[in-house]
Amino acid sequence: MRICWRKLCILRRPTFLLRRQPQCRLNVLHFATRQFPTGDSRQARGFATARECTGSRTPDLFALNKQISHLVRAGRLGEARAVFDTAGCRNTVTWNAMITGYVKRGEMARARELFDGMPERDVTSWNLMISGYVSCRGSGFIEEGRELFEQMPERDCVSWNTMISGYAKAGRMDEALWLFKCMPERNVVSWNTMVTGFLRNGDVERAVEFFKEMPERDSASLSGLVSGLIHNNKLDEAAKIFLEHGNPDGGEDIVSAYNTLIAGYGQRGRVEEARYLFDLIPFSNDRGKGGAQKFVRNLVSWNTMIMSYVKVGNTIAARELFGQMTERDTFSWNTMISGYVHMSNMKEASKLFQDMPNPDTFTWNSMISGYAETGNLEFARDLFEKMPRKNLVSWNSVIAGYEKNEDYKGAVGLFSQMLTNGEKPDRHTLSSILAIATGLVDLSLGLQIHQLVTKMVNPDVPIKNSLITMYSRCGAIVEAQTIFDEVKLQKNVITWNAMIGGYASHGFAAEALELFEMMKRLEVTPTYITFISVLSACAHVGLVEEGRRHFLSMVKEYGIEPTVEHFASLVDIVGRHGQLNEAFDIIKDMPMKPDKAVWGALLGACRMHDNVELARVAAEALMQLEPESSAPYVLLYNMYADAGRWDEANEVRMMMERNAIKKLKGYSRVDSPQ
DNA sequence: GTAGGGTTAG
Repeated sequence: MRICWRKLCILRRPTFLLRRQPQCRLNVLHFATRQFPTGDSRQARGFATARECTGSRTPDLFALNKQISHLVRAGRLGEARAVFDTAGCRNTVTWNAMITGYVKRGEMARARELFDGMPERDVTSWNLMISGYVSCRGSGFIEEGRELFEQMPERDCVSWNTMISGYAKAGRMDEALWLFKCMPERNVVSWNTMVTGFLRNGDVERAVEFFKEMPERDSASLSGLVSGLIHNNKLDEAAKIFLEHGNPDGGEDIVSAYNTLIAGYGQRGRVEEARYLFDLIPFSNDRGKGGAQKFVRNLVSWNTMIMSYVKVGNTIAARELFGQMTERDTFSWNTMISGYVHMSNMKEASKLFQDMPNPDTFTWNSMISGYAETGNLEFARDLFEKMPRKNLVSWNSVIAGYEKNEDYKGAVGLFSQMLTNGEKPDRHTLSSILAIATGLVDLSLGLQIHQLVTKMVNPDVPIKNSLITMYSRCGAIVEAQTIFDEVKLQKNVITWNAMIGGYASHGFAAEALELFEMMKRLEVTPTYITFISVLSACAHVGLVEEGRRHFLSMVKEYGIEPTVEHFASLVDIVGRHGQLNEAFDIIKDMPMKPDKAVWGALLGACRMHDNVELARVAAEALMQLEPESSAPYVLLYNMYADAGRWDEANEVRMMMERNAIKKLKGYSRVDSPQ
């Protein structure tokens, strides 16, 4: 009975397996010779081999080996070992199968133990061991691999190639090249290994040179070259060589090289080139239904092309392709949905979401983040509650949504729920919550997050930057300084900006300016944000000339266009110094409309230097910009009052009443003029 | 047992 069942399996297997993997044919033959000891001499020989191991009972060595390989592939090494240990009989394949398991796991000591205990080894046993040693991380075992390579009784092409690839992976291309030259016979894989080895180690010239010298190429040669070149940022060169060489072995494998290129162009926003390649993917020779030619483009080709359109925000073209697809997988749907989400087109996104057959966690998260980003937090939260399986991204998306929409309560609430649920926050979570602590000026929340950051394995620079900002916003400038010092050599512009800004906003102008100089000495290029802090520091301590100089150097040396904030600081600097007319001239010459900060700076300066006339101009401008604000009225009123100009003071008061300006607490002098 | 191969969420 058992044999009959097997027979059926054998008969059925080749039809779908042979097409993909030519070596399956060999497996099947092997199988057949072992299991059917009737018929021709070839089969009889197979049976004889099996008998040698077993004695009288017919063993099922093939089944045993198959079982071990299966368990090994499933990662169930313990079970595999149990089967191996209790097996009544083993052949070399059995041992090799078991060794494979340990090699794949990197447990080389165990593998070696088995290998040393083998009654007989074949080339595969040796190759397995070498491959294990050579692919171990850290390349510490490459010497062990080499030792076995030297010891083995006979080497085949695979032995040489494995050793070469080991050296290539360890970055030792000289040794790889030496072996390559020494080997008695080279095959395509040997050449491919060298080409990809050079590319892996950044030697593009030699890779291309080797590729051109190859006696024969297959699709793997081209795929390897293309992906390696793209990794070395040689996209156009990759495309050029690829298009020159066509399809070396004529198989469908070449599609993946097309896909790599399409992705390369797509990711760089070069959608026309991506589309050109997409349209170029050849027809296959076999015919589909009705003799029509069949596209070799596979699902990934379509998905990658749609992705390219999505990347540049062209949802129309993406949707057109999406509509043309005869078969879609979750990637297709998710890419299209994320396209709409990125364009904030939640209407279309939700339509697709409803039509999608089996939305996965990616899909749900896309929708959630889309709603969260567009401010529709109810929808986001609703989906979040409804989704079948949440992951960290789901939590983070909603929390980030709350944060962006300044619903701090919602964010903190969900965050604590997250902690109660035993979820482990990551840098995304923590940076959202840090932004909230900063926004709320909530030092105790910030301290909690700092604790969590400390527990992280490898907190990155952005999170440290957020900590600096949080602490300085909360007034804990010493703590900010501590983090700043901790970042050491990894400081980026944002780190510097955060600390300089912290100093500047707390009136530590000297420290801010000192840090600014240090930053320039270390050749960190300041940004417009740096200059906002620097200028405000200068304004604080009345460094007129220095302020002017920084403003000029910002424009001339760094080519930064001053924003309205920079102008406000400049007006502040010049005005505080008493150069009110110059301050007014600056305002008049500004390339953009002055805002309330600019006029406010002038008004403050006028108050400081008792220039009522100009104060009136500034105050009136402010009244226009902020019709509800009582501040300019109050200030102007006080100035007139202080100067004893009561007519004008009362006029301001009447103006205020006429415009129905509500008086703010703290400006009570308007109520009792005399 | 050796070479290459793409796409989605914060």
